[in-house]
Amino acid sequence: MNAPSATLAPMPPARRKLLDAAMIILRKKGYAATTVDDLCAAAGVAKGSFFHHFDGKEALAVAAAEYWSATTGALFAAAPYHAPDDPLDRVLGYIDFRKAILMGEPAAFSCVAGTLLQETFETHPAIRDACAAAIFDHAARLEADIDAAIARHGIAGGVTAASLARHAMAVLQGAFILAKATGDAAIAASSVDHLRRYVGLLFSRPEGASP
Amino acid sequence: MNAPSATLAPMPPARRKLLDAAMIILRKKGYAATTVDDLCAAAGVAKGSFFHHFDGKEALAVAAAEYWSATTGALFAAAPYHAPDDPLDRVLGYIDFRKAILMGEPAAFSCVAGTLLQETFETHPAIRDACAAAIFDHAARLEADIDAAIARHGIAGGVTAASLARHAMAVLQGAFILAKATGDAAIAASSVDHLRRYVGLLFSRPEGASP
DNA sequence: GCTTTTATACCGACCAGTCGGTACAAATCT
DNA sequence: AGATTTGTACCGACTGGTCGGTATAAAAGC
Repeated sequence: MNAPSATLAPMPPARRKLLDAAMIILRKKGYAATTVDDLCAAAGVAKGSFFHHFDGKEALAVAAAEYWSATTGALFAAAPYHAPDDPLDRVLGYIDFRKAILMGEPAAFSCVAGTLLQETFETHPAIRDACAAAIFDHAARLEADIDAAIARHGIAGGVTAASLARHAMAVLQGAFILAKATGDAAIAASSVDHLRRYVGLLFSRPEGASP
Repeated sequence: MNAPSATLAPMPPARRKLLDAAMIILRKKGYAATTVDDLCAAAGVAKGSFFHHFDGKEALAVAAAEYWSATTGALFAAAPYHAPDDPLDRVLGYIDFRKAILMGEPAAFSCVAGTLLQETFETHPAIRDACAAAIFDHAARLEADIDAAIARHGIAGGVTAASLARHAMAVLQGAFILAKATGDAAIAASSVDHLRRYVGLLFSRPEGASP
């Protein structure tokens, strides 16, 4: 049926199981090396079901990117960092939250969209676009808080909210790559620390905690 | 013969042609989607030659990572940013140089090692290790200049040279991913700008030019 | 009882790797 | 010097297996 499903809509169990399996396997093996049989086996679903729910492997990847966007969107929406009144504290809270969820194996905390992008950006435009949307939609939500923080506090060097939000995405994506290189979440956390320090310096609030 | 060849040693023409082809094709299609026939066709070489020079596809990828490390090492060693006497100017010059070479298609300026890493970090340890070595060897050369800059100028917030050098690698890798998402080098350049601003702020030399 | 979902068998294309062989140059042996 | 062996680079048809996708029928759910 291939529903677009930008939101976390209810869906048939086989479809959800396949998407949940894709979240894990795609990050472990990438797109090309992931076989349809892999996904079916991990989901505990028959191959016929796969092609009933998805037009093909590429369609599954597109749906996986949208599913990733929806599930992470829900995770971040429910996170506690939205509470502070000062938007700058929300931005710093976001960064702290990103650091806090860097735990376990890289395959567990890295980004499905970023992983897919690397492999498919030239060969599978539909997947690329879905992944790009996932990343930039996420950036846009951060951008809103950065924008408000600039309005309240000002910022150094003519930095724009959009640019800084995208830079944050870049730092995170790059941190995932370093973590994959070493197998260790700590190196990713270190880059997130640098990002936090940078934001603090831009807003002339170095290091110190807030409310 | 599968020589390790950390340096840019002379090698049989077929081997070099295959490695040069790999630099392009691996960045375009990734590891799994690149076929041996693809590489042979692009290199203008017969399949038998491929397996004469490499034990298999995985061995080619390892050799490609080492070749990438050697060729980029030579490129950066020959770059003009080493001239300044002040190590901080060399560090900033390095960042400017990284920005200057962001031109054309993402497949042309992105990193072979980072691309391979994403796909192979869990499934092909030999490739992962070769890519990690390429990235961290590169970081180590930057780290030397950062270390000297800290010795001369001091740095804010107890930042270490090793950590900052690795953060620079993360920013660059992440910038490549954003560029792949949009197909545009400009978004990558923007992240490199942020990195430069961050380093300037850390060394209390915001924006201004130097010598 | 009819639609939706699942299970299994199967197909054709493709792909990593093999194998037998040629070309040629540098040693080695008369 | 000439013949012979050895080692290396290179070639391309072939193969065994894999993978995306299809066909079809049973089972489940309404």
